[in-house]
Amino acid sequence: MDKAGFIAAADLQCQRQGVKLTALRRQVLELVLAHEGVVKAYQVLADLQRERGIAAPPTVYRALDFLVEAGLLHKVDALNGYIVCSHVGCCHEGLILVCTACGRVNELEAAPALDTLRQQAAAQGFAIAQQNLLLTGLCQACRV
Amino acid sequence: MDKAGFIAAADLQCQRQGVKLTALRRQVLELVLAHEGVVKAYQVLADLQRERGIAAPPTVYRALDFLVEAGLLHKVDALNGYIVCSHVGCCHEGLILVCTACGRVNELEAAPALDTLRQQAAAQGFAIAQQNLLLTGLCQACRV
DNA sequence: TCTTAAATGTTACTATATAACAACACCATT
DNA sequence: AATGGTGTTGTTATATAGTAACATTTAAGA
Repeated sequence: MDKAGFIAAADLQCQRQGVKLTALRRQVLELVLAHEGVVKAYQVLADLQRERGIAAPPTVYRALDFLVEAGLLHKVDALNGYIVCSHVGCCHEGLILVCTACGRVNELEAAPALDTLRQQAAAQGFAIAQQNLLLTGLCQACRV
Repeated sequence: MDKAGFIAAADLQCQRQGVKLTALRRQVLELVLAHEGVVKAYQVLADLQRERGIAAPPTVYRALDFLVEAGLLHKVDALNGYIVCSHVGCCHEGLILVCTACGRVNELEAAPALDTLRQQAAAQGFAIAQQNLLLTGLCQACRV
């Protein structure tokens, strides 16, 4: 999906959820989209400062939190970063493959795999929450 | 496994790997064992300072890194913390269930699930590295 | 004993994230 | 239009997490 298409889909999704994709949030989303792969909060902050002259960490973190909450971005804990959700509006649980060499990501559908894991965990009395599954490795290009 | 038993197993495992479980590393391991569930590096640092009067962050991080490397602890990225490996010496890939309510963890065998995921990823040309699978949810006690 | 590699100590710093409160914008009702 | 509530953004300060670089000590072998 191209960037304009993604923004349009994001708009729609926010409308459906009854939340507002404000100018600031849209700008942050565009900054994330401008990168390939994983983006760091402080990278976004620097970009935002270039575009608007001044911005503080909470500004960026609030926008990123909102976008994650809205299902437009995923947080990649292992890398302290964020990636664009490549399945906006369709799936809610992703299997996110992060290449440790180039940082690019590849998002697959994880629901089937998670269902299995959910059963396995349920056998121990543990209720797995809705979430993304993050795995690291090497992408085709970086394996050589 | 009780704490003494774990330390003994840790000793053995380090010997087999040809690495040294020094006094400092053992002390850090004991401090982690003294907690239930997820422990933070700076919590260990504070504990260490209580016991030895003075210690700096690198001291703790180096010991924790060593223990993770040796397979005695797992790092829980999502929580910036560490947990004791509950399968020392047997499995190398764990399915780690973290209760978001109480912080306690439950570690299962993840190899079968990861094999499936590995195949799914391989179909996209992506080679998943060896790793633990971390999932959050609610444990039996916290579900009520 | 001497040498060397690994481990630890120490200082300083960088990176990541949040708390707390102030100011503002929107919009719903009066 | 004025009022008041809610959500958003701005601002300052600080908390938390992690590492770089180099000095010193320890342990194991030549």
